[in-house]
Amino acid sequence: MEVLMMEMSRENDASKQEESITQIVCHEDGCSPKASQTDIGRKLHKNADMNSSPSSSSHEEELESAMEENERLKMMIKQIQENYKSLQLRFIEMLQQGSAIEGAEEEPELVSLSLGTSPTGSKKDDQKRTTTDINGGLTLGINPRFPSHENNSELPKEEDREEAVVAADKSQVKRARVSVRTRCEALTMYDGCQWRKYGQKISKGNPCPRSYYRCTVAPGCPVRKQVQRSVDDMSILITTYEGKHNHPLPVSATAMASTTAAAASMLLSGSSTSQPLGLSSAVELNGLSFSSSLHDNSRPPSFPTITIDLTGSPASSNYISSRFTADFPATPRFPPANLNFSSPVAEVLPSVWGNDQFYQTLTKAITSDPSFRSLISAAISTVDQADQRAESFGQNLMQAAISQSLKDSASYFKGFTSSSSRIGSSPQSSPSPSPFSFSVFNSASALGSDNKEQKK
DNA sequence: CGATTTTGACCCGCGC
DNA sequence: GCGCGGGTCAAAATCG
Repeated sequence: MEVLMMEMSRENDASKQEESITQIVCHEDGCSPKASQTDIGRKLHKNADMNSSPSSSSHEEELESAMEENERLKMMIKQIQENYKSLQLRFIEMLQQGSAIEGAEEEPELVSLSLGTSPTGSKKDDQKRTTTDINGGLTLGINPRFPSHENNSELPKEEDREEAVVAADKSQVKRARVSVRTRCEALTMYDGCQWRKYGQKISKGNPCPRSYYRCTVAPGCPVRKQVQRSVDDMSILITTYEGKHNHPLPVSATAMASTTAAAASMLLSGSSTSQPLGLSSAVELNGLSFSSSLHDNSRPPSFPTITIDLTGSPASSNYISSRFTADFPATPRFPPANLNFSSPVAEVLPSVWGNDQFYQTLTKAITSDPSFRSLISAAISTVDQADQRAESFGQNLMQAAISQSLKDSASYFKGFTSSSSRIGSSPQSSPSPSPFSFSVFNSASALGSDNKEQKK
């Protein structure tokens, strides 16, 4: 994986122009490189047809330059295609190698993003939650298979029930959570979804109450989140997600969902190996200092939890520390691990940091910086030495990265005609030029559920 | 008046 | 078995 990513970075550096072209078209066509390339081809062909019409001598020069341009673009496309094919081949090759190693070392496990509810659920739960838990396990992230019918609360399709049976049959049903720490003055941080509060509790050791929310985008959605302020720093909001959306998500929510899915995937992948993530490395990226280290939690949570820490370091207001941590129950199956990122530019980050901006930064970092990719891939490769599902984390992450890059580029080009969609419209937005000055692709949705949650 | 929040009660798992 | 703590339920209160 690392080699692959490094290779990708080299090729990315070598053809930045090509990237920008493909990204724009790719965004329109649904992220398929093949589709985008054929689209370019169609456009080029169309241009050629237009240019072939009778023209004056002055037009002939234009025609000639246009033809040259077309040739250049064709060459670019060809190169992109070759790069894409070679990368694809290498990726498949590495996947096969990885699975071969796994087969020798470990028994095959359920390859799924399912995070699993406890098979020993109570009878009451069984009765009450036929619509929410029947999926056979709470899972994190987007599930495109579910249509957005109004009868979402009905029983899931046969395939999903089969999946549930498979998951239940596996005794190693796991339950994982993705926790996001962020500095936020609001009651909850914005994540693009609609939430309804269903409970509040004072937890031990923290005077701040913990609030319980469930997703209300679709009836029967099993996704829940817990929101609680940190006992160490009241300005830090800890949001813990659990479950998988059974409905299409708003555009603004996909970043969070895909990231939590990826994080959960990595978490579960790591949970199947007895080898801890013994990472200790650091890289510099666009003013961000990314580092990884072993996580040392004195009190591990009862469920495997991965933490994305976006808070600034209390030691220095100039530093923001963004880190991935994975907390596991005190069992050998859940080795502790984390990735730790920090940056000396916290002052430019708004308190809305923790919404799409983080994911854009993360994914941008992955797509643009080889050293950061190396760090991520090192983490991934450490995990996937024993479990191929770690590959899905890498794929998810890269997919999210690519997807976000496309959105970024689309927003960037839209910005030439309109600047109203920038996050700068928010009173909490970051000041202008900074490495984190990203566009928001759906500003309207940014006024969604959180405002509702803050209204009282 | 419907949607949402609040809050006490209840359930359940876990440790002793 | 008992107590504790986390999580959920559901009726009442509140909001728009």
